[in-house]
Amino acid sequence: MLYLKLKGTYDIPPAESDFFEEAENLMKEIAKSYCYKKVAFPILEYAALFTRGVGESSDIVVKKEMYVFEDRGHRLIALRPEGTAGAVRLYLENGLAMQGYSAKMCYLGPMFRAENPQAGRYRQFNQFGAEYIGDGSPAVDVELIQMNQDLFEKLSIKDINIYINSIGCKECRPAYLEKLKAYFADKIGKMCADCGKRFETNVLRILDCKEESCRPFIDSAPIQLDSLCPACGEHFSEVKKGLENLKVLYEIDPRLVRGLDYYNRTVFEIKSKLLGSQSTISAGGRYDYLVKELGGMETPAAGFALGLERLSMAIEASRNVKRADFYRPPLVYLAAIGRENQSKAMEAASLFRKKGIPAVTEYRYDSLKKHLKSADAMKAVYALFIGEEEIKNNAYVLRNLSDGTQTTGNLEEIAGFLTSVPL
RNA sequence: GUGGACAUAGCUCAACGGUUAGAGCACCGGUCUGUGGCACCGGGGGCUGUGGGUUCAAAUCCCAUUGUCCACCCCA
Repeated sequence: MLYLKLKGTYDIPPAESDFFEEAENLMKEIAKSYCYKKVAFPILEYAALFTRGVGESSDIVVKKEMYVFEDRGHRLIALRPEGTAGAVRLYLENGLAMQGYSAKMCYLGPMFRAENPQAGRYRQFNQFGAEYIGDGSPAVDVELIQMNQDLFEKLSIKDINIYINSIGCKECRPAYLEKLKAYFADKIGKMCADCGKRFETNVLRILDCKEESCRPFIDSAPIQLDSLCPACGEHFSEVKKGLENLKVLYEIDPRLVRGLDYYNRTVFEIKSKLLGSQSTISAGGRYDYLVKELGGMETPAAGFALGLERLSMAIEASRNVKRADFYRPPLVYLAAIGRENQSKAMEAASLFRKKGIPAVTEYRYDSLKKHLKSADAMKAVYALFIGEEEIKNNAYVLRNLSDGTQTTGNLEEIAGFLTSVPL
């Protein structure tokens, strides 16, 4: 094979196309019902937007997981590793703060991270994200989480859990970090090497260490929830109340920490046990400091991002289906019997398509047998015979390919019938 | 960045170091020139991922490399 796709990328072949389209449509539908406008921002941005936005100490930046290159004008450009920074840049650059109401935006598109691929992790992957900028109410957090719940419900995905936590704010987080550090100070010697490093760089990270020997220490470590300042405590309890009110099932995970630096207060993740080690399908939270960080006024905001590939895996695992099962066959296959009747078939196809009837033909065949074989192969619902007889009598045979029943009529009549067939 | 497993036809997989690397499915043709799915018969398809090495002889053993899958780190 001469050319292969890049490591960590993947193709969507025609047979899987409808599966992704269906998932996307559903997301768009839900976003619409929540009145989040679909926005678009470039895949390419100045690298600085992300180093600043995502956080200098985040792994995306530290571990060089961003695809960065220099363009011909010696500008440092990055392939976006996530959507929030770009969405906030869009918010600021377009003056959305001035419109008198909160910006509710969603987006769908590819993100890039130079990591080693594994199950559910790609170098180019797609995210659906939603951002609610300009409102610090706990109700916003609730709405975003509910949006996730709606989505999973509509997709009939069982086996998912919603985890929430609060990681405090500028006021209470530092105090908690101190507490945590003090707690681990005399234990870190007995813990794993990674934790030793984390102790210096980011104590919070120790909490999601999976090392068995570290478990006991972590399990009895102080949790942020016990150290929230009154305002954050109030915010979190409002979020919980809001979720309960809407009957959104959630679990509190006191050790839920997010990887990006910009989060504060509410953070949440939606996970599936059916997914293997990359079990987080969707994740988000509040990021009240990011807008200012990126040069705007102090503006509260919250959002989430959902990985389409992981969502797809969850659909397949939870519903025991395959992507190819979503294939939508052509409604009618036009079989030109004899090459000389091909132009008539094209006319018929044109007529049908104008009425919104999906119609196909294979121009390389001219025998009815070949046509039916090919119609069968593509699972067409009906086949229309277009031969000398039919044209002469203006009476065409429409064959139902699943039960073999046949009806006849002129093209208008056939079109009328096909229009009434539910897709 | 680290570790493990794997790499043979379009797909799923066989083949003890020893003839011309096989099977099922798929594809093409025929039985069947206006009726698909079924059946039978026939056919095309491979530098065994790539590059080295060991050997009289390598798909098979060794090294390297690339890729895939899985896991770590971390994350959607």
